[in-house]
Amino acid sequence: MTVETSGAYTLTVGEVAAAGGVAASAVRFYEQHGVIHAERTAGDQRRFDDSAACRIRVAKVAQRVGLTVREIAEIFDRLPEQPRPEDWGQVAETLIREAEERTAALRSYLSQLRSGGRLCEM
Amino acid sequence: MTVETSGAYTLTVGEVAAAGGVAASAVRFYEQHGVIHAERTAGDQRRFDDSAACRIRVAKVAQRVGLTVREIAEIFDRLPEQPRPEDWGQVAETLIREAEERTAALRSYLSQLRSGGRLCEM
DNA sequence: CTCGGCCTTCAACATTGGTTGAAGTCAAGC
DNA sequence: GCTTGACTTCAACCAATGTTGAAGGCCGAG
Repeated sequence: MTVETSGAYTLTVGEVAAAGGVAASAVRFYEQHGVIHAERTAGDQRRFDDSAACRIRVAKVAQRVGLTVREIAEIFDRLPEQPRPEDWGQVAETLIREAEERTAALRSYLSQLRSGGRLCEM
Repeated sequence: MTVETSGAYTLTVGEVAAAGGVAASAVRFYEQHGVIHAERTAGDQRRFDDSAACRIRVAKVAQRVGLTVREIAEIFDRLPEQPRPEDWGQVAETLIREAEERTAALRSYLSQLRSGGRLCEM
């Protein structure tokens, strides 16, 4: 019987945009692409829950390590309806693992070139 | 008085494309954007040196960790005219450092969220 | 010297990740 | 209940990263 702040779809596009540090157009874009989810009011306006701004901030950082919006949305999609902290922990681990694998590929390729005697033409 | 294989601009677009594992159009694109450099024949055809295919392969892997073509070109541009192995080592370190910084930013942001008690809405 | 294959440029198209503007609708305060 | 600011959709546009196709030019083998 508490005031249910979590899971409540109360935030407008503008509020999420401000909280997420992006433009309102970007919030709509992320919703269209499944990074965040919204319910609609009777008047067809989007309402987001608290996770939206956070998801957007995570997405922005994840994009910097080369993940696409589609990939990020897919990772978020693995969350259950009522995610528990450990579900989010899984998401975090997946993102970091992906970033590390890509860095490892880069490192591996570069060191392979160097051990070949020269990096590129030398 | 040796046969000068390094630094010789002898390879065509098609040869570099095959060696780099990309399409010819991509080779021209990378040249336009400064990732690789070409001389021109009297008939205005591009001729590349041995480094071209290698630069392209490195660029492809670097793109996977979120670096843009522009950023990659800028890193390659720091190479002197006649790069020595250690100059390429610098490039490799720069690329890896950049990838690691981005991964660290991701990791830092995620752990900060988690230590805040919850990741996103929880 | 000619032929065929690879090269040239240029413009159009595709995809990703958005932004901007027009035209109209919703909702909250007065 | 009206006004005003924030919301809606839609289409156009942007930049990055290429691909594709047309129209034509270069070059090396015979």
